[in-house]
Amino acid sequence: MGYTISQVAEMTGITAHTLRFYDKQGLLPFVDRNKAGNRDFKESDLEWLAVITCLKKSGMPVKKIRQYVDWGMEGDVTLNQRLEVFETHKKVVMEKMAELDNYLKKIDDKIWYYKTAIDYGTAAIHSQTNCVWTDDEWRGTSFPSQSYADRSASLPAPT
Amino acid sequence: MGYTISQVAEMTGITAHTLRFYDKQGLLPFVDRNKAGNRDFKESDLEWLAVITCLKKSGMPVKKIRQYVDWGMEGDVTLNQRLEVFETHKKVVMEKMAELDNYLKKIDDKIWYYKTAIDYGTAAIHSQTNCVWTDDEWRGTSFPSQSYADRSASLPAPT
DNA sequence: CGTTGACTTAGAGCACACTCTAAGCTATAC
DNA sequence: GTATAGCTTAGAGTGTGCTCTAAGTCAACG
Repeated sequence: MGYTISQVAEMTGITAHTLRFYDKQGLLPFVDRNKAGNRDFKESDLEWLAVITCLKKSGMPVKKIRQYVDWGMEGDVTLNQRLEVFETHKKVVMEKMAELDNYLKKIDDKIWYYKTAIDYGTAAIHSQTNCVWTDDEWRGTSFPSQSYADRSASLPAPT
Repeated sequence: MGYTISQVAEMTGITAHTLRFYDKQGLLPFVDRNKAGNRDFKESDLEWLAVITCLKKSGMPVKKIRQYVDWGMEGDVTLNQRLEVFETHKKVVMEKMAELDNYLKKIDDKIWYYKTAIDYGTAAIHSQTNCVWTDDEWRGTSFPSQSYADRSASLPAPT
């Protein structure tokens, strides 16, 4: 006797609806059933679910996770494929973090922009600001341009 | 004469379809039309679009961006609201990055797991591994548990 | 003056990830 | 033996963000 679907829902914060959806998508082929046909989650199933949750929450689509789980069901012959899944996904996550970090800088620039505008009472103080994005910036791959904050010195004193 | 929609698409990597979709959603109320009724993007419109792209790519939903744009159209009276948009969004992005960083550690653990399993020829070497997630881990808010890598020493030597 | 190409619109369709409903089964409690 | 609670299923519906189609307008070129 392991856990029922609602106990797992309670433990994980994943709704029973979503757990059944994941099962239907082939993400939980390892979960057994009891005599009544109800799902019976073992401890080892929870470990699988933890890995699935990690991949899911870090942005891997359901279909790719399914591929990984399928490989897991095949046993040791797929160890290399599964390693590659994580090595590839690591790169994806790191790139996503780098991109977010770049946007964070832009957000800080805008915070500076609005704080100074509020000081002066109008955004017109920034009217000559000529903030043109590079090709890389539009595509989120790199943000080499001067920040708003660097231009702070060029503003006149508030009245 | 500014830029046509396809010139902007070319410059930004955002398709003309998507630009029209954004316009329909109220994200581009500042874009004027020429005599023929075609959109005519000015430099200042591109700056708006850069800000919208930053918010979009860092995870803000279209509806929230629309609220921000609406406030922008109202002028200086909404400077404080717009500052708050960016300050709130900054927190959201930082939390997302912290969560990704935690999942990255889990991914590294799994890379270690598969690398050692490949060394030994079987994942059975990790069979006694008892990796139970805490409540926080399931919810992605904190990852305080011991990593797989810490347990490296407890493995027997490969045969 | 007709063809071409780039634009316009409304609205349909799609992909993804849930989220929920309806109908039904089963084990236990009274 | 029947009420209740908790599970089961298939499948419909929702929200988000595009993505595309169809039908049409318009300006310039030859």
